[in-house]
Amino acid sequence: MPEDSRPRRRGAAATRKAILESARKAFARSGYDGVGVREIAADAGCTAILVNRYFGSKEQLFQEVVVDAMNSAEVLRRDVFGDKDRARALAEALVDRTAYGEPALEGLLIVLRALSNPAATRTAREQIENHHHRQLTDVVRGPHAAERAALIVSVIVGFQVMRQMYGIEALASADPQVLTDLLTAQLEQLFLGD
Amino acid sequence: MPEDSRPRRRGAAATRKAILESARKAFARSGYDGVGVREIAADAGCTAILVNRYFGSKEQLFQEVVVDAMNSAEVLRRDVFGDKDRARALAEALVDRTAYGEPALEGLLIVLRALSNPAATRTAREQIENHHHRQLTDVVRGPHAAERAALIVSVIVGFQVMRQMYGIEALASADPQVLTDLLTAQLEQLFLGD
DNA sequence: GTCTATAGAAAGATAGAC
DNA sequence: GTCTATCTTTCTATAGAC
Repeated sequence: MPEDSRPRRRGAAATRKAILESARKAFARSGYDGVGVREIAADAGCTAILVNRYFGSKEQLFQEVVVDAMNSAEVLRRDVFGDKDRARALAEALVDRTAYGEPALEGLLIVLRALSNPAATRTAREQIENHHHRQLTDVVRGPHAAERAALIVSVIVGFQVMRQMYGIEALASADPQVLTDLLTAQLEQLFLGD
Repeated sequence: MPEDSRPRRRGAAATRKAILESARKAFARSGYDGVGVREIAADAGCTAILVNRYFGSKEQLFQEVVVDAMNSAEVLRRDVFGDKDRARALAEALVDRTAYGEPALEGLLIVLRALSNPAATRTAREQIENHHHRQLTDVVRGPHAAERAALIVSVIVGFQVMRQMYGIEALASADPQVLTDLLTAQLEQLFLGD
C-alpha cells in the first residue's frame, strides 16, 4: 500500500494517463488556445510542471491527445464498415451524436476547435488523412474514390460544426428522422459513386 | 492640407476603417485567439489604444468584423440567386475560391477560425443564421427547406475546412472539374428537395 | 487624434527543494 | 514523483501627456 504523504505519488503512468484524459476533455470543450496547461493539470490533480515533464510541451500534448481521440473514432466504426447500408448507418450515428453541446465525436471536435492554431492544424490534417480519410477510401468504390471519401469527411465535419458546435437552430432543433434521411441521401451519392 | 506631425492624424473615420480592415485580414489568417490587438493596430498603422477606443474591446471588434465580412458574402451572390442552375453555380464558385491557403471566403473563414472562443462562436451562429441560412432558405423549395438550407451551408463549411483550411491532399490537389461535378450533385439534391 | 508608458492578469516553461 | 516559487513573455486594457 502506497504512503499517502501530501504530494500524492500514484506513479508516473497513472498521472500521465490522468493528464491525457483531462486534456482531451479540456481541448474538446475549450479548444487549443482556450485552455492553459495549468487548468489541464489542475483537473488531472497535479501541477503544470508534470504536463511538461511527461509530454514535453503543450503542443506535443495536443498531438498525443488528437492521435488518441482519433484512434477511438466513434462514427466510423462497424456502423460503416460492416454494414450493407453504409450511408444510412453513418447518417444515423452522426445525427445521434451531434446534439448541440454534446461532447461526442471528440476527435473531430478537438481538431475543429484548434483551427486557430497552425501547429494544431497540421496535426489535424495528418490525423484526418491517416484515420478517417484512409478508412473511408478503402470502402468507397468507383472512380475518384479519394475525392469522394474526402467529401464524406467534409459532410461529417460540416454537419458537426453547424449542428453541434454552432448550434444552428434549423439543425439543432430539427426532427432527427428528417436529418437522417437527408444525410443518407447525401452520403449514398458519395459512397456509391453517383 | 493637414499638418504632418509625427502622430499621424488622418481622422477617426479613416483610422477606424484601417483597423477594421487589418482586423479582418488578421482574424482570417490567425483566428480570434491567434492574434492580439497590438498586432492588428500595428498593421493598421496605429496603436492598441485606438482599437479599444473605437471598438470598445477585442470582442466587439471581432463582432463588427464578422458582420462586415458576412455582408459581402462571396459565394452566395448572383451566382446562386439569379441563375437557373444554382447547384452548379455554387459548386463552381466554391471550388474556385477554396484553393489551399487562399484568403477567400473570408466570412466563414473567420468564424471557423474562432471556434475556440465561446463569445465568437455565438456571434458566428447569429451571423450565419441571419445571412447565409436566411438567404438560402428563401431559395430552397419543397419540404424541410430550413433543414436543407442549413445542410447546404454545412456542405460549404465542410468543404472549406477540409480543402482550404486543413489542405487535405485529396481535395487540395484534386482536379477542379471532378470536385465541381461531385459538389454539384450534392447540392442539387439539397436545392431541389431530392 | 494619437501617443508613450504601464498596470494587471495570465500564459508556457523551468530550477531546485523534498 | 511531485511540489512551490519564479522567470519570461504576452495579453487586454487604460491613464495621462501633447
